Amino acid sequence: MTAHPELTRNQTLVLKALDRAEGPLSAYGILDRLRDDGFRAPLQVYRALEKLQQFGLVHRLESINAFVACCQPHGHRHETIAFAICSHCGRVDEFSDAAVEERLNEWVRAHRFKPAKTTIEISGECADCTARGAG
Amino acid sequence: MTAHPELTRNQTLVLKALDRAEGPLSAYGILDRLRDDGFRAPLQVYRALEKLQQFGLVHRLESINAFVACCQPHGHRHETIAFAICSHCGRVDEFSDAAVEERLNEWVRAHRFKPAKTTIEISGECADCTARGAG
DNA sequence: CGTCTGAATGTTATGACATTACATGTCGAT
DNA sequence: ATCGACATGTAATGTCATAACATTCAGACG
Repeated sequence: MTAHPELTRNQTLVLKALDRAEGPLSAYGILDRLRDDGFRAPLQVYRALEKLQQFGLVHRLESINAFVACCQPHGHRHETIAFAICSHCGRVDEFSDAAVEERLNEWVRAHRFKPAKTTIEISGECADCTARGAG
Repeated sequence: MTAHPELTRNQTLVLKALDRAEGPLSAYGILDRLRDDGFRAPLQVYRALEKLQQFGLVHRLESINAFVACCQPHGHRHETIAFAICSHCGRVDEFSDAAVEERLNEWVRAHRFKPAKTTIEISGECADCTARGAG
């Protein structure tokens, strides 16, 4: 389940770009960082991102149209994952909470809703930025 | 708290368009429906939407870049609201769960994160669409 | 009354994010 | 060898959102 096929060249490059960034990147941000590796078009990035998301190696942050490398590639399986996104420094914390997941599952069961993807994102200001008095 | 100033003409038109739609609309979808009312540019829509969101009359669905009229304008205050979005018929169900909110608040407190906005969206297929065997 | 001011509006242009469509390449299985 | 599945390259286009600037409207105040 946690196993996935060898990554292709493009997928590897995109994942490395996200790993190095330590923060979310937009698809076009990734593209810019991979110009020297021969990337020319957005689709090269989007296609790699699609696969990486399927493998669980990358997450998409819906609220900011950006992507991050998964911080615990094998720590959680296909659980519901929540993100805390600092709008000041861009830092993203990833966590999961069984109780939250269970409550959402209850609603879904009660309403016979067939979930495909669950998004939980908290945007705000992280402790560090608050401490140093961010604008 | 639930009171808000009189809506302007543009705000009223945008809200009515969303009410009539019974489903999420993109900003450009709203624009198209308001051509006959004199709307010409996206900004007219976005400006109205911004205010309506502040008043709590409209929600933005981050995962599909669309907007819906709030189904219970005064039922919940500024609670965390969750959405179940059917990707087949577009239906959106809005709900809130105190336990979910409490668990997220606990994480936030523990990490001294100052939340600004919380997004919870479950995309998938609603009961009706599943029943009639949607593609 | 005149005018000052803040909010809303109108308009053009541009920026940012994502996909369609089609051609080409790569590699293993038969 | 050639077939099929998948990955890739490229151009064009579609979709979502905001910047910058001019104008209009309604109320406060002398």
